[in-house]
Amino acid sequence: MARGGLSSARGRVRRRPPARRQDDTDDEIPEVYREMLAEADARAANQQDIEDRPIKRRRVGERRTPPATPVTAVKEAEPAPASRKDDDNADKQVQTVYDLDASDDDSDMEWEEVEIHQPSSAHPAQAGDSDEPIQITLNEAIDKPRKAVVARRKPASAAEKKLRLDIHKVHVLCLLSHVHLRNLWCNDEEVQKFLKQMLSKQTIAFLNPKESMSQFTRSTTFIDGLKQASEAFSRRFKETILREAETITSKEDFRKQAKTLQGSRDFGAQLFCALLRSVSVETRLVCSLQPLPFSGVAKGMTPVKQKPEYIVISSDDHASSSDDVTRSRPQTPPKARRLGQPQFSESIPRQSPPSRHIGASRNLQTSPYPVFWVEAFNQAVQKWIPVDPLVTKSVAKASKFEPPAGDRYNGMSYVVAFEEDASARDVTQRYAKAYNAKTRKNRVESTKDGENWWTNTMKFFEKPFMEDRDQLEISELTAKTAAEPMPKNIQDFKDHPIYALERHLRRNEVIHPKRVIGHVSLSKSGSKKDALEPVYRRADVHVVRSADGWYRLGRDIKMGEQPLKRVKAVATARNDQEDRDGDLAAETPMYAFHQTELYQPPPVVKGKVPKNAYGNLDVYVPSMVPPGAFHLKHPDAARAARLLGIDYADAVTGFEFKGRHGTAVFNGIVAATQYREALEEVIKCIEEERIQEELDRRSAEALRLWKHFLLKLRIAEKVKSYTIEGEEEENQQDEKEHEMGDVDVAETGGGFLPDSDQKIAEPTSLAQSTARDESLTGNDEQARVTQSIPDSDDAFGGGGFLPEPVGGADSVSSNPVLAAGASPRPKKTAKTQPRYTLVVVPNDQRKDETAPAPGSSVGASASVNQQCEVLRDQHERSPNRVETSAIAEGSSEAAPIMIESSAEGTSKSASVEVLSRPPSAAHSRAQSPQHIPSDDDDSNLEQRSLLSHDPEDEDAEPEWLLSD
DNA sequence: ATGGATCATAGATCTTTGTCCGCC
DNA sequence: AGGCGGACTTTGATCTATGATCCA
Repeated sequence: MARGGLSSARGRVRRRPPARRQDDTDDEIPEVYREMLAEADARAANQQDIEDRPIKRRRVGERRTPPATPVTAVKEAEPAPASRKDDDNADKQVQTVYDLDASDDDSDMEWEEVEIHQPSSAHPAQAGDSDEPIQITLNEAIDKPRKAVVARRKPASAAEKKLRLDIHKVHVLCLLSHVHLRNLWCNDEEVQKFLKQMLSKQTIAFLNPKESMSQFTRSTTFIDGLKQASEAFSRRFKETILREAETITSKEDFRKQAKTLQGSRDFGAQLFCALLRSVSVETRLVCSLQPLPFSGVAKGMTPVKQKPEYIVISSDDHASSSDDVTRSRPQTPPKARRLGQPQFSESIPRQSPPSRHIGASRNLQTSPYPVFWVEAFNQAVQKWIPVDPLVTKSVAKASKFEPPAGDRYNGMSYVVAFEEDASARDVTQRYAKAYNAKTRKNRVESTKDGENWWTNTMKFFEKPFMEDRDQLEISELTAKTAAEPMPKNIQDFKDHPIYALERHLRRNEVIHPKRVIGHVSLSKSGSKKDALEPVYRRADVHVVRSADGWYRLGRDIKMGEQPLKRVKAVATARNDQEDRDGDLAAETPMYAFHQTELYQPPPVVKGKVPKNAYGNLDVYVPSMVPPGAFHLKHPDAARAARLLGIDYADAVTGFEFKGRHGTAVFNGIVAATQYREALEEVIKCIEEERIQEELDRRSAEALRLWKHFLLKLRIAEKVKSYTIEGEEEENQQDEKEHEMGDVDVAETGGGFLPDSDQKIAEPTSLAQSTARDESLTGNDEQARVTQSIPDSDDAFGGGGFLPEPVGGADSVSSNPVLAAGASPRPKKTAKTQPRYTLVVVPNDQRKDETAPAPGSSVGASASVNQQCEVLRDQHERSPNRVETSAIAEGSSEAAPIMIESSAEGTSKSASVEVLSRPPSAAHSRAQSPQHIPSDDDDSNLEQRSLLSHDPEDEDAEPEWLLSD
């Protein structure tokens, strides 16, 4: 085994790729090809692994030469083993290993795993020459690599676990549905009529014993009848073991197949069910579902074998010769069809080579336990009797149905019995010998909320009315489970519903009182060491919490209660300090529920709410509200209380953990009960006020936009009149320039705005302003103005102003002045047309100040009601915003967009109404004296707006520079 | 050969009322 | 100069479940 490290390392390097691909031989492969191979492999699978490997190998080889220090020795050791393994093992084996691995990681691991052995063997060889000390170092080194290298299946991630569980559930549902269907087919009269022929009259008579007989006789007679029927059926039915899935997809198929009296065991059991039903025996079709497991790795997973007989979607396909099929497409296709096969790994296809070996012997691989059987109702004793005519050939022997844990092809986790009326019951407990200890752990009930899921699932198959015998059966099953013997090994105690061991207790669990109800021996025979571990009742296991923990649930430790348990305190910064100080806070006393009582908060005295050290009040649960107080969960509650001068406390309802700090979560206030109405009234007023403010703000905004629109229209008209006189050529040129020359247009827009402030209403003033612009900026400006007009028309003509602001303005500003002044600006900044908006802004401010209330135009009023509702919604949704912050946010984000779209939404017809208004507004503006400051504002605004536009509008920047 | 002991790892759980810096 | 607001940390220790290995 031990080889020269160098040679082995090389060999390994070269052989590695071959191991992956059968085609490659062991001969030396030039590095070029090696790399190519690596690339090819990388494409197919995990790149990283492959790339890493070559590097590793080379490195190893290089280091190989120098004598082994402990470290190098380790590294050397790694490669060597792999090579050795390749040499020693047949290619197939290597491949098999890879195939078995679910992922490339695994394969990588495997490879390294091989190395593990190598170091031990290789090093001794080297070390043997030198000294023992060297050997020692080797051993140390070996241990380390081993840990790092050992191939270990990584625990399933949370997502994979969930996926597995989901698959499991879906599979269970599918299987249930399948059995349900087959059960219905068993009621088919034609099939029953055909099958009935095989029973002698005597058997039929046995199966229907006369009432006159004694109960005992009736029972035994009935069972005899079952035996006869079972015998007769197994004589006539020919069980065929086929590997391909059964293709019975309809009742017709079922009938046809029934008349051949051959098929899979499953099908046979179904026919037997139909047979018994044909002679008026109440018969259940019973199936032990074989779903994919949701946890663990199926034991039988590695050597993939199929057991067609057990797949519920089943096995017989008489149409195609199963053998041929199997040969032609060995493993994969059947796998896909085998719903019962426990395969989670994606590497299933890879497993085909190994499974081939097994394939030969597979014919013999059938579980000696059935998946389908029947239960016949014994009227005499009111019990269901299991009958399996084909596999176990048993009658009334429930214990014969559960396969041992080692059975790779049959696992019993859900046994469901379907009755003639299509109802079904979970009868697993009748057949499982260790339901609590083992079976249950394979069922969804052992998962979170799994019991509900299963209950709800089976509810679908429940009978509408339970009969006495149903109750009887249920209690019988329950009793059987309750009588289940105590487990004999430790692991079966884990999560056992009846028994508990101290070692399995969680941190926050305690056994109290400590009543020992049995012992389990640790050593197998128990004779030698005689180590016995006490067993307790699960019912005596209590969940314990610290006093603080109970407080957060609104409970208090009763006076004089002693902790049932002490746990090591969690190390927090604070605790650390305490520890340093005095080593005392190392343990936290824990109490059980029964040691606690409902927390009684100190009452309100004279309207004063008690507060904690932080000046607020803990209200983790409703019961923590002090007597005489109430919890008002409104974001404005604190403000209302302050307005009223009422004593209150902020309510802390929980904590949220951001970063490393837990911060209190406030939700409303706690105040004395007598102030409830007053507070609510104030809050109502605050809300209404806020809504009204928002409405005012919106109508002001609408007016502003209309005014803006109107102004533009007039400008457009004016300019058009100019263009008529001018040459058309210029216009055309302008149009060409238009696409590129937006900057200039904006400039002009800015230019004539100040004028518009003063004399909006009058066309002449517009004309003057434009004229002035021309004079200021030059002749070109005129043409540019004309260009700008179409733009404005597009924007405003397309949509209406009102709709958008309604939906868009999320944040409501309570202060009208602030709202009017601050919010419009940002909106404009975000706008796509900064030029015009910039000009108009100052006007808006003035307008808001001067004529806000009367300003509500006819057109705007229509939408007011809608706005109200919207506003209320918004309030409720975002209650926590402070007024100022609300303004800022609203202005910067949502508002601008809304405005723009609104502009597009309104129809031009609406402008008619507005047209009457502008003059008054214009007057008011004209009167306003704030001319100069407004200019400053304008420039600021312009900057901002343009800046904000920069990313979108390339032209904006030059424009801004010019305007500045 | 089974099950217990042990180890490694990933996910879950418990944590449970901040501080600093810059700006106005 | 003081107060305010925003940015910044995104813990991290411990428990629990699971899987693999080793050993009796």
